[in-house]
Amino acid sequence: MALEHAILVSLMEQPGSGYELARRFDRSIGRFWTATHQQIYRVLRRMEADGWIAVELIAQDGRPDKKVYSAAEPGRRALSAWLREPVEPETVRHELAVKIRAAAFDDPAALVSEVERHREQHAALLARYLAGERRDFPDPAALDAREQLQHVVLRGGIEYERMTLAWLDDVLATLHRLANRPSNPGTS
Amino acid sequence: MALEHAILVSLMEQPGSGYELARRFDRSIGRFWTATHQQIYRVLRRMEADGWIAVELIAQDGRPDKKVYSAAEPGRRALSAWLREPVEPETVRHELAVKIRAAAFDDPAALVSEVERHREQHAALLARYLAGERRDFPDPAALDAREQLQHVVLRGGIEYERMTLAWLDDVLATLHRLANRPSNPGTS
DNA sequence: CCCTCCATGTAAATTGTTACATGATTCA
DNA sequence: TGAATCATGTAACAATTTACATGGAGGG
Repeated sequence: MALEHAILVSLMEQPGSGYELARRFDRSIGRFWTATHQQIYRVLRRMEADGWIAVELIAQDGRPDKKVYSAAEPGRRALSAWLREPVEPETVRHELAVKIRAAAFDDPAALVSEVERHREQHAALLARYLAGERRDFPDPAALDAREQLQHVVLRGGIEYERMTLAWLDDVLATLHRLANRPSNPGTS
Repeated sequence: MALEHAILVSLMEQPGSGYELARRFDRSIGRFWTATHQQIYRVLRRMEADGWIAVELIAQDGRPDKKVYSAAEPGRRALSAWLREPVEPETVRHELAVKIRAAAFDDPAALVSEVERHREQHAALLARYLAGERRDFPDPAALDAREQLQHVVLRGGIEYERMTLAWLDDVLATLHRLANRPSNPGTS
């Protein structure tokens, strides 16, 4: 499990409430680890019980109270130990690929609009990443260690999106080829 | 949920037992959808109850009986309907990226061997994909619809591995740069 | 007045993982 | 004899998702 560790990293970069963490997981961290607020609240309580994080209750005017969490020493040690453990291989879940293979038993043309939709989403994400890179890392030579590591993770996201866009174009070309000369029963 | 659909696709490509499906999920399908045999047995029973698939009990000499499943008409219709539904975005889980960001609060050099291990695994996987491509798709001009779709999914896997290898080299270069001139407290 | 944001949670259902269990066959 | 493969499962647990619930603030 790594949700604990993802939360710890986020809290070490910047303390915050469960709600704020949930929003970070929608943005930057969500690029490589997703979590809903329900998961986050539950894990935060466990982490607090284990002494990994400390809480500070902050009363706000007009707003509900806020529990601001920050990484405690046992949490830092746990993170350090986890860093030295080997990671198990990522379990992949690529639904679109399943659909592409399923299209062989149906009309491949029915997938075109879906693939185009994905293509647009990935293009938009790439644009966001590139904008974020220009904003946060304008001068790559002047970055400290933390920023350099954040930057290399972002570059991974950028290259992933570029690769995916190129592949989706390949998929679209294949689907169009199949639609033009169907060697399948069904159409026409 | 798409495990049902991944199983359906596999059964339409070729009927088989739960055990055989589990092995396919270890190999080809596992590239974009993983599942253990326990999950597969559970889902197969549900799919059979729903009439999506048909079973044929096959007695074998020396071996336990085999339940060979094949896609039934309601299953085909369900697959066809699913194909036309939009897919929800993939939930990403990239533990190594979490570790890279965590390394900012620890010794970045401690990650080098782990990243190198990942690099080797991805290099080996790429080699397997390329070998599979040469074996299964030696003449791309002579493929039927099903093979063309399988091939484009495989190309996606190949490009993903190439991209990942290049990125891991980038990560290693970054880690080495940080180890040589550490702007972090801790080392020396 | 309705919607979104802030902020936290409970409950239920589904999915996924890990461990255990059985029993025959084949290969070294 | 011991390990791996074939073949199917149960049980317990952990993780994730989805739905529901509350309640004030601020904007249109």
